[in-house]
Amino acid sequence: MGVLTIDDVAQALGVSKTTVSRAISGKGRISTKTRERVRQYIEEHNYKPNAVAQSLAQQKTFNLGLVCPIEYEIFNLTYFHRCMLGISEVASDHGYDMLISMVNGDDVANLKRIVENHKVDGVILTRTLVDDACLQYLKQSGIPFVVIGSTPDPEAVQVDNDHLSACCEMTSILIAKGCRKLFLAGGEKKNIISRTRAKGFCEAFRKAGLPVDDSWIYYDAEIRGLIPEILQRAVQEHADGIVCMDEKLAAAVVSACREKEIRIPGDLKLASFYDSEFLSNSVPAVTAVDIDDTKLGIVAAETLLRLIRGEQVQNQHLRNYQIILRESTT
Amino acid sequence: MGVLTIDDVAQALGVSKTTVSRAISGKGRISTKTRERVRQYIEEHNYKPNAVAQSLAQQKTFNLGLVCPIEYEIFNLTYFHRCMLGISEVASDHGYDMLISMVNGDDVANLKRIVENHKVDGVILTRTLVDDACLQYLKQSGIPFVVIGSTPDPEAVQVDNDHLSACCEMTSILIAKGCRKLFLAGGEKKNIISRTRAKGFCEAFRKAGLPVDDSWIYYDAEIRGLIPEILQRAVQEHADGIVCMDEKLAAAVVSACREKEIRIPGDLKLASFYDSEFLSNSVPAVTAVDIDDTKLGIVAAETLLRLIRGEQVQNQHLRNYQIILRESTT
DNA sequence: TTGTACGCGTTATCAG
DNA sequence: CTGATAACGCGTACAA
Repeated sequence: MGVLTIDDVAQALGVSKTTVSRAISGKGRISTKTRERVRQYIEEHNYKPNAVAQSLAQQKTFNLGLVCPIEYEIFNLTYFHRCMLGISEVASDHGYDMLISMVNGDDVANLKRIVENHKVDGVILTRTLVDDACLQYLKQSGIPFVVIGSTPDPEAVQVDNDHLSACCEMTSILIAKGCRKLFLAGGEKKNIISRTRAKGFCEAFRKAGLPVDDSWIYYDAEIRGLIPEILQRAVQEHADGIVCMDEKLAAAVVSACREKEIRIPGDLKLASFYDSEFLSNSVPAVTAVDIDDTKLGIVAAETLLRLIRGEQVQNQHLRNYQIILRESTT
Repeated sequence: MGVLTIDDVAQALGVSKTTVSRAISGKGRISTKTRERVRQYIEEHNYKPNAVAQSLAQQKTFNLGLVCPIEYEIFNLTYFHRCMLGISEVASDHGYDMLISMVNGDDVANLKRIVENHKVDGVILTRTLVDDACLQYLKQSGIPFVVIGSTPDPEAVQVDNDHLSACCEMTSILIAKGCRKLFLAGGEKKNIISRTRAKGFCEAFRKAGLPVDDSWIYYDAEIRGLIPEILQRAVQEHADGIVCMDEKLAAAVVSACREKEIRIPGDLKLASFYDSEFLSNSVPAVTAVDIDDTKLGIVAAETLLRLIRGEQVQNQHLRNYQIILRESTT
């Protein structure tokens, strides 16, 4: 390879590689003159330190691991992509790169590999499950890691948006508009976030001094194809509205209502998590919670880097969401 | 760190680290007995070679770079995710990992970093633009790389699905059903794939001995919000159908038609690229081209690995798509 | 302020 | 078949 090494630079300049190293890192005393000379040379000849060698010498990889569940579907992906964007920004700023580990359900083999092979200095998990295999593994591995999402596990450093409040707030808005009976079309039950939102849903009723029933909450609405069932019951029992945990569910509700000639918001109000063009362009436009996922990624990456440096960190509970009112809840 | 090194293993077993290295890699002559002894020890004590040290010694990173455009939107993401999945599979099988580089438009700084810092052995590009900055950079950098998509550049190794045929075929189906005037709602003009599809669109007419007009092709339909305009013209000029380059456009057509009370497929037929649940669950269900992106990723990764090994490779022109006929073209 | 020498954990070379 | 020893490219005590 015709690539320059620090030795080449040192020889060309007639100094030792220590000097070159110092000129680059800024560490240690060095005269301004030599520093400039070195800087100029490496600039002109486009010398770049070999990251691998740096890694070996410093016992750091300058890589952050990012776990990407392969079962992520269309909507989760925009969430993931935005997180990734935030993480990438912060990582770049600190000379770090992102290594992706795709995990399939409970099979953490892929994650295990990058950790055991010392290919990353820390890991970010973008979701949390009940009995999360990745989480379990990361804990016992001893590597620094941060989860985006919540988990009852006190050992895990968590960065989360306050989904409980978000769902509570959105539900409260419907209640304030006169709704008394609402159904919650939920995501997967094994996903902690689904349960958190369900708690928020219930809390809204409690705060308003109104009754709620567990039977109003439907988990796994998507994979189990529950929307038709929920709608049917909504009609029978004269429910006032439906809260969906993601856009796909909301889209299903909208199109099912169209078929059954249920008017939104006339007969049924509708609100959903996770704002997107789909909800805003939908007919009718759907009220939704908008969350700044990039911010989540940024905070998670910053926290992880701090953790890697051995600094003390705390769980971060953000509240960076806003509810966008649209026609569906008029 | 209490992590085992090859030296620890060697000492514990009373052999040299060379022997241990050989037992692991399988290279060089070694007695079956000692090999087993070593294998067993590292198994029991869970020794894993330090990937960074291996990298330094072998002048390889065992990382593949994957470029992810930050402007990827909801639908591109599922494409990207599936490519990633295929790449990941192949990479894992060869002891490789994926490093993600997020690039913003023409700013290749992020890509440049991972290449110049020697953090990857090769790069995969998941789309091609006209005057693609990433492509330009990769070419001049000298690093092995593969693009998924087409480019007129003969120096770039390309793995592509045959979008020309796909679009031609889909258009031909509409023509066979009696359509004579179709509009093409296209993606971004700077995207080579958009132009390729447009060519396929025209070819279908040519093959059928029918006239086509350039004015039937609308690029940048999404960012320029052209759907209403296209629909209006379709009504005025009694067009027979619309071909969309992605689901988002198709969704826009469907909902706009509903508002304007244009019946699909009665008044207007509709076909779209890039099958998904959105098109199959849509009312009416939309005819679409389904592409196996994972396969694309697999082939791209295999090709890149071959390139890295210094083997001769060829452009791969896959034909792994199928057209799924649905109600919208009945 | 600068340079020497060694360590980081492996693989590869070349003797034995 | 096995074992010293030298790379790989860089950081860093320690010495000058």
